[in-house]
Amino acid sequence: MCTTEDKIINASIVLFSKKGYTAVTTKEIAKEAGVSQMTLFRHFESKHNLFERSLDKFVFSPKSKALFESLEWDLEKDLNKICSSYQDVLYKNQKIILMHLKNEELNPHFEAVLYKFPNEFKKLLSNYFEEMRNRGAIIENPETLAVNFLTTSFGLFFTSLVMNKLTFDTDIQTCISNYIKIFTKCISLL
Amino acid sequence: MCTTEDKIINASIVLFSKKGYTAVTTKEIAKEAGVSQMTLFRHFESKHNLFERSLDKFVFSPKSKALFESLEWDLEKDLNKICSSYQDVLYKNQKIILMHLKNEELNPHFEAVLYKFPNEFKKLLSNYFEEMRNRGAIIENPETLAVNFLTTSFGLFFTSLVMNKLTFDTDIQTCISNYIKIFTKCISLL
DNA sequence: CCATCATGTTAGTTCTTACTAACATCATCT
DNA sequence: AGATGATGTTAGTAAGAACTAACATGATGG
Repeated sequence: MCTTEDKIINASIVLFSKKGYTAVTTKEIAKEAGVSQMTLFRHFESKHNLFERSLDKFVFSPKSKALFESLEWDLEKDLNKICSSYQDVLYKNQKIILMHLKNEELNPHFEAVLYKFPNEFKKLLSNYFEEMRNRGAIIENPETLAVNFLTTSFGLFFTSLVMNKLTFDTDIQTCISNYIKIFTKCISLL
Repeated sequence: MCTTEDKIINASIVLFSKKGYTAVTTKEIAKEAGVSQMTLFRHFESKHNLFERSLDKFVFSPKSKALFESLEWDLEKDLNKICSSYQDVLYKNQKIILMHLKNEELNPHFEAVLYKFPNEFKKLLSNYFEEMRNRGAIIENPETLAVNFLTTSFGLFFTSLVMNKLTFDTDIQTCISNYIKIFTKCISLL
């Protein structure tokens, strides 16, 4: 299957994101990974080092350039693509995001990574809306639209993540497509 | 000013929400409160007890009934009112929300409180949209609209809370009014 | 002025946790 | 078969945290 280091890193991601750095013990991580505590220290020297290595391994970055090039200048289709991609990035980094939220001392390197996504997507979307405005498809301010769109996407993602489906019975996929349908109609009509 | 117990509870709210339960020490809380550690224990017996009492004291509940009765059946005005009220509840409970996010073992009593707001507002808004649909002001599904509206509100709130204004230069108030303007035009046109 | 009460101080107990050292085991490669 | 290397085991250290006990201080109120 996978190496000892991988097993340990995987276990630590699971636990750190569930409980936060301080609340997790190395003993616990070792047990979750199915190795002895000693093995953990032999591979990673310290708990903090393990934490850093976990981060490095698990930050997932999107290929926004490829995404942008695949757009077809059809509002609903494109927004669906962009939103899916954004949700995907958020989803793939959810453990990292949770870890971030649960830790007091924030790793600067890590913060930068975390803020990269929203900003990248904002630039991408602003450009897209700008172009769409030039084509006469919409008339609203591109940046306003972009921020609105991304914040809602983030809200949807985060609601489902934090509330763990306890709030609102509508599932997230339905929410997203509803949202995009309305948003599209809306901005092309304005 | 305020009693010793208040000072301690205030300090603990600040610290628990910043770092999470495990990562905060009673020594730290005492220092932040400007009292001795002994005084803390004399008043609250244990760290966990202090935590529970902090929760009890700081959960702020909205008066949604009064809110609903104050509505004027003017879409933009009403949505602004509802959104402000929602943001206000979220804002006033932000420390609690952060505390919740940072703690592994979730207090069930507390969880219930946390999920109450979104659900309460969802019911309120659904009813509102339902009535607006009956009046012919909108045609979309009330529940869909409600979920959309609340998720975006939550997204806005949470973005500004977590990202701490590092993402997106647009400030949250502008975002909100932009959003409501667009949303209003949108659903009354559809 | 004296009793009371809240607080501070200091020292200490117990427990947990990060982390280490030394030795044991066991599979793999030569 | 024997050497090597990765892992387990056990015991232990050092630091920090929750929490306690005993005594000191200092303000308040009758």
